[in-house]
Amino acid sequence: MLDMKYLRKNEAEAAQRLLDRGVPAEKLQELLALDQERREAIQQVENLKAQRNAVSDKIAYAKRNKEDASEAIAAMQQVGADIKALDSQQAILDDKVQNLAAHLPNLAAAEVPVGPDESANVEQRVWEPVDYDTRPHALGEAPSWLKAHYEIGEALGILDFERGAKVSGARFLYYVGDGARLERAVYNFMLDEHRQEGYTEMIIPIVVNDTAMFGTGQYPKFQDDAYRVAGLAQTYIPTAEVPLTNYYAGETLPSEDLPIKFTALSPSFRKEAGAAGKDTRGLIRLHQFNKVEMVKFTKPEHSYAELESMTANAENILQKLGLPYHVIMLSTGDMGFSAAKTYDIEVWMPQQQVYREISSVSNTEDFQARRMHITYRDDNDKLQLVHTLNGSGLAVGRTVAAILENYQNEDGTVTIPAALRPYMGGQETLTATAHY
RNA sequence: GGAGAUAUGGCACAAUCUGGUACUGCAACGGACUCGAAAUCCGUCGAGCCGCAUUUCGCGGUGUGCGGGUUCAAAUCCCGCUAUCUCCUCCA
Repeated sequence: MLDMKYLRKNEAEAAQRLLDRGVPAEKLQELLALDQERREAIQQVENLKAQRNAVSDKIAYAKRNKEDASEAIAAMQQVGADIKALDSQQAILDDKVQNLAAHLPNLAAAEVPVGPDESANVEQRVWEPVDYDTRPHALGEAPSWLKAHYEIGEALGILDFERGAKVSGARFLYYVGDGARLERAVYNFMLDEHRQEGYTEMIIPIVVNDTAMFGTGQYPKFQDDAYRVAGLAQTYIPTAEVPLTNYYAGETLPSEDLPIKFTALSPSFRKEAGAAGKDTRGLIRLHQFNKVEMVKFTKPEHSYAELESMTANAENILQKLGLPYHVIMLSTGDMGFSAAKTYDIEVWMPQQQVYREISSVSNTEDFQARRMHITYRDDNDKLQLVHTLNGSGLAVGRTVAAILENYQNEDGTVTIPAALRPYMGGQETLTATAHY
């Protein structure tokens, strides 16, 4: 949610910044006109309420003294009716203002490149393992025997998409045997790394209520992509960001505790509405996938430094796994609804010769905190909104996909990255296992 | 799943039957006393949210778990909901 006072006082600037996020200027004009109307209505009804309160006090005083107050009571009957009518009118205006405001995306930070879509994103840096060119699939040089991760997974018998589709539907799968073990090794490794970096590990509810989905910005605008629980005001989470960030909804955090850092593994559920036909094979785009998430609550003056360090925490995973990647800053047109600034980390997928998103790290500034009312007391003891950040650290399935492609060998086996071997009982290689 | 009870400031509680300025204590804050502190005494104290005003003190509205209703007036009466506790049932 944007700050209404900022929008009122800086209409022209706000209109331009919203335009950068793809919101036409009329939306803001409409909002501010309704806001004006609402404030006038409030003044009108509050005057009547002040009058009613004063007269009610007099009535109470008269009653205590056993005096007759029927004249004042009769006079107040009309006032009471007027208040009721004006209150309901104002409730309608409140809803309209709230509804318009709730659909406006966050404003982008000053350094974010302005552009309509991903074409305006700006690459920040590229990383690859020092030994990468000793592997047979360095950037830009894919040998013909190189397979896609799903081909490797099926050949080794560790990813079963067919039975996933049979039992659940398209975009669901089973991990089998070493596949399941590899997935488990990957997320245990990630959680251990983040725990060492000071994140508190959490196990979270995977079903959340509508208030929580509103708080992080998924609702009301993006309900189509969510798995709602039939008949209930609850949703299977699209990301652990929702329960992690809402953990402190409505609370005032002790200033000395900031920043607070959480991490959690969870499944994420997405309908992928509008992605029909895209990435239909493999681990890239599923209705259910595991993700290790990071969330931070910070003071405003530290949030951008914390964004950099959270991005570094995500990059650390890829570096320790020896997976090449680059970091891009998303443009105003490519950022998510709640974000003020976002870095995407994209991992190199050698078979397709493309970078694929494996992490997205965002500072939402006070956008979510305002929706959720998460505050702290500053040095002057004044309540201030915290800043919230979230980032994937990382998408687990896509990490497995990247490992399979980047560590595959010509004989069809896959070398397990050294960092994961302790999590797999010292196992060094994935080889074909029996099918059932 | 069934039955009963509970929900009031930062905390603990009163007022609810019988509608009329939400009690008291602790904590907190300011002051007195003191070399200083403790104790004691005096004073302030409904967090948050909304609107108006703003150099400053401010004024008004809302606010007794949440949402409605009745009433001149609701913590109090009525309806619905949520959470918590106890018992029964079930269960990993």
